Amino acid sequence: MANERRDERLIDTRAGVRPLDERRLAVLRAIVQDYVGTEEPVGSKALVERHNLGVSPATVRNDMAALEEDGFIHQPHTSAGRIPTDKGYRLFVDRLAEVKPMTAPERRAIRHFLEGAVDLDDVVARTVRLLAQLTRQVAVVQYPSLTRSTVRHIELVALAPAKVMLVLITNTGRVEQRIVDCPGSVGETVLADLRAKLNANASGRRLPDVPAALEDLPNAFEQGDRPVVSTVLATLFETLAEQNEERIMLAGTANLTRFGHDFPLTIQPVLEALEEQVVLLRLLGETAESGMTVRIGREIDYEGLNSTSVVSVGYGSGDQSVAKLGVIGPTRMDYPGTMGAVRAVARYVGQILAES
Amino acid sequence: MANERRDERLIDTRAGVRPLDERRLAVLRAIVQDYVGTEEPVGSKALVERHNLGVSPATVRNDMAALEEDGFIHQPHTSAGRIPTDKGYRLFVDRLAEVKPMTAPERRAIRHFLEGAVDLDDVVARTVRLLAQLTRQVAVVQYPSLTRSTVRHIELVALAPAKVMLVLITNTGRVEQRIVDCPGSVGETVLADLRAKLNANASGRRLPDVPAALEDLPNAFEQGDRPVVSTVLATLFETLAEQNEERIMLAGTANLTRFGHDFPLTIQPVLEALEEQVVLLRLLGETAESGMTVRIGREIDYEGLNSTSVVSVGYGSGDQSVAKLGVIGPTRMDYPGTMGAVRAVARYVGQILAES
DNA sequence: ATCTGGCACTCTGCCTTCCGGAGTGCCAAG
DNA sequence: CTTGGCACTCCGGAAGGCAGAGTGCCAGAT
Repeated sequence: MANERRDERLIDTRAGVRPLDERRLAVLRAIVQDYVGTEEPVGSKALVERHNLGVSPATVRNDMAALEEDGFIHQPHTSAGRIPTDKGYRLFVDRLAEVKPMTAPERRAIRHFLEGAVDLDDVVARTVRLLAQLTRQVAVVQYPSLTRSTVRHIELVALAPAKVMLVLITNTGRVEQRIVDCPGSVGETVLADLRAKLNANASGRRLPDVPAALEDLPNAFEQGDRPVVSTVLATLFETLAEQNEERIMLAGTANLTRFGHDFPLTIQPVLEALEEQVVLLRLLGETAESGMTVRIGREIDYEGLNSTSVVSVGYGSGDQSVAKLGVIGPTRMDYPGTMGAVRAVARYVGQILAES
Repeated sequence: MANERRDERLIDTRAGVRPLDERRLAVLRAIVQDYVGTEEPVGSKALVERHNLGVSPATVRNDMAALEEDGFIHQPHTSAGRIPTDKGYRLFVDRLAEVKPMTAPERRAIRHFLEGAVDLDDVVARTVRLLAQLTRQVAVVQYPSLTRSTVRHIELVALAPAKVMLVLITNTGRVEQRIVDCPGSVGETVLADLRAKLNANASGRRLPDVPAALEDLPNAFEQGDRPVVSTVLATLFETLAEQNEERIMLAGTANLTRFGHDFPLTIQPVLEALEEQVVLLRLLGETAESGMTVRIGREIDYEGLNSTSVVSVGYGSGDQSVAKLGVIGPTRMDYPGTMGAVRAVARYVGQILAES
């Protein structure tokens, strides 16, 4: 999706945007690349030396002035080099960068590493670590969502006369359990009956559809058993609803130390944000349904993460995505590489999930 | 160093340890307290001003010289104030500090906060957050251990002709599940039989004792069913064993930003350590069976945490502890306060677990 | 035998000053 | 439109200076 429109030579007639000719874009690209590499403002001379732009520093300076006026780059102070702005990165990502694919050995390694997983927890754990390692940034992986998945099995276990354990298993291998305190003792036959009916009506259904399908179930039981049935159902529905607060796994926080020079200030709000599951969930939630989403700096509407970028994508066991994953890093990140890693990992987790 | 032998007459004949008279200890205590508060080397004059030691700065200086010679405090450079050494903190913790109990309102708040938990996960999550908040440090909580707990129920669910789900429920409310691939299809009657026998023999038993109790179980089945039974048992034993790699929950990493001035250097190895479950588990594992354990700086035999201290304690649902929890902070921490918080939280989690 | 005030000394931390280097914007010529 | 030249700006590190805090030791007081 990177450079679909690159050669569209030029003009965007929209408001005050001047034509971005080829070279000017090349200059922006070079600035982003150099800045990402060196972490220091990049000046015209250094730029010409490191890239063969075929023009002189003076010319580059003119282009820079134009880029600055359009808000793509920015000067920390007079007579310093330039730094890309959020808008500059945005342009870079949208039109200048190619997602850098993983090499074959890398792909093999990813696949091999993920294949070693023994259960769903392990898949997620491995995925998140892998992603953190590949990108050298903070990785976030959402557990396969209950919303999108379907019921594989519902189990009821009598623990005590009036205590029943409810277990919900999804097609993605996720298991949720709840203890139900019943309003009276429950006979094994009723329990078996309920179990059978639950599975008959709910198996294979997508989780959000389950309540509707079971609504009338109490009526299929004798008057005396209805309270119990209702209680169990209530708990089940609660589980379904509650678990829409998805779980999330995190790794690579140590990579935050490579964030910047002005340390505590930058890193603290980020660490705080990372501890808030809610924030992370919202972050991932804003990922587009298909394709990779890149949000840069101020585009993220959570204050603590205003100087970071988030690259996220959905992944799934089949054709459609059941959850999201991504990485969080400084706006000054290697977008092509990061996007490549994120895409590759998402693809392979999907495969692994589909197989199991 | 010029006065090594000055107080010669005080030297205790045992290996260079001189008697630590009352005042000298008071000085050490004061140094620790001030340093913890200010984070700056503390000098004799300031010390006298802030504590009523009843003596002059000069006298304090003499005591400091002695304390330094014995390795309890240390001078970053000539003509700077003193800083406690690990050994100094150790003495402070062992002999000078009183665990500071939580106030009644604090205790109420703790209890109230923990009581809101809906399941085991939530208990642990709340505990770890609470602990991080109270101590303003990094908190670690181990899930109630399977080793110590007992089997409440074992459930088998047929998912497919040759696929069975095994669910293990413990008295602490923990649930583990595994999918078992059987070497042949499994009849519902065999499954029911197996389920019944498993529970009959294992229920109430402590997890490590379960394998022994079930060893002979295959013999109670017909020849043809034994492979299946054995497979299920194998998976069960595996689950029991594997889950001794306990799980751990973490919170408060943002508090690391308050660690010190020389940032990335200090914080990075710590962040790395915190991502290694194994390290954390070993850390908690070294907690004494009863009572609180405090490990200071170099006493921790994991390099990355050499400039931190760990305060940990066991907690349990009944009389004996089933897991550990603790906090990790800079060696320069408020030991009395931290210990008080850790102890209080452990106590209340224990109560909550016992009730549920 | 201890404590204390005094004193000379040392060291850090901070502030100021002072360049060198890198980078810029502008201009006039190619 | 591009380019070399030029004057200008500003950062960042080095060097120097200074106040403050702290020390060790000594000689006298208790």
